[in-house]
Amino acid sequence: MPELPEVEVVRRGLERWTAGRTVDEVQVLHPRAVRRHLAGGADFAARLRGLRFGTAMRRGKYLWVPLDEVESSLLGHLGMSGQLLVQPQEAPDEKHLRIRIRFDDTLGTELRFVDQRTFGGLSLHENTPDGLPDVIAHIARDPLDPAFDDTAFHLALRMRRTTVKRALLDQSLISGVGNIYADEALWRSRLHYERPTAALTRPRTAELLGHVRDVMREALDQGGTSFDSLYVNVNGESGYFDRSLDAYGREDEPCRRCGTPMRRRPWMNRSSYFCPRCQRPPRIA
DNA sequence: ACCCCGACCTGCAGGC
DNA sequence: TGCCTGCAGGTCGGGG
Repeated sequence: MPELPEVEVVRRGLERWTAGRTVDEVQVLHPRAVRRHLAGGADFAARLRGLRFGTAMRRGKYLWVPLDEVESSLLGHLGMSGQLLVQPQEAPDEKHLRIRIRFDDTLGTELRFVDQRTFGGLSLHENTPDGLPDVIAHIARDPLDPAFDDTAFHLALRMRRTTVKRALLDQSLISGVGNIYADEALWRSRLHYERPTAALTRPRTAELLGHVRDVMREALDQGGTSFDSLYVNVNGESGYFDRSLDAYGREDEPCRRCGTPMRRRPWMNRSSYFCPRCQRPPRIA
């Protein structure tokens, strides 16, 4: 799915429904779902058994559950189509169920990783000294993290020889932003996606960051963005921020500021949506 | 050291 | 009906 708001919705669900529970049986039903666990599915299952879940954490689009009494965590990424669901044990298996985690209590629910396209997955990793799974040490803090450094971000943009949307999607510069919220924040900022980052003034960066934060917080308040049943919380419910989108998916619909038909352009094997009047391209595009 | 592109998957919609 | 193409909210590795 999912960008930061959708992943945060899932994190809150994990915190509520799985914190403090101890793993009993683990079933790995598709090897690709544990491909980041280099020792393989059997090792993944054997190591996880008997460990107790702590409080789920998130950085950008990555989620992890610290495991009690070992300096390691269960790391998850939803990829494009992953779901973490807390389901009654007796609920029928989903078509794309990849991993099942049962607990040793009597609550009657289990954790399921369901993923149509298998771009996501779960894995176990040692923590760095600051409690982060070691394999995501390169992921930047996200803009809702109180420790995100706005000044360092601006200076990094000035140094880069790239364009503003590429930079927003670069998870080592700023994490949690994906194709939807990049287009939304750029529309709010009246910035064309191909504007070079090196020309951004400090106030423009500040404005852009403000819009990134606003759109993510608004989406979170509405349970995230769901166009279909692929993007759901741990109870299988969709968010409804899709009704509030101003740019993404609005090709040929009127710009909500000036009425000009919105455009879609193929961009890096995906799409960029923008208003051709409010968001003028740079001279050298 | 950057920066960019293709590869990795499955399923759906639309055109012919 | 079926085949083909294009498209989908992400990340990473390797080439330039």
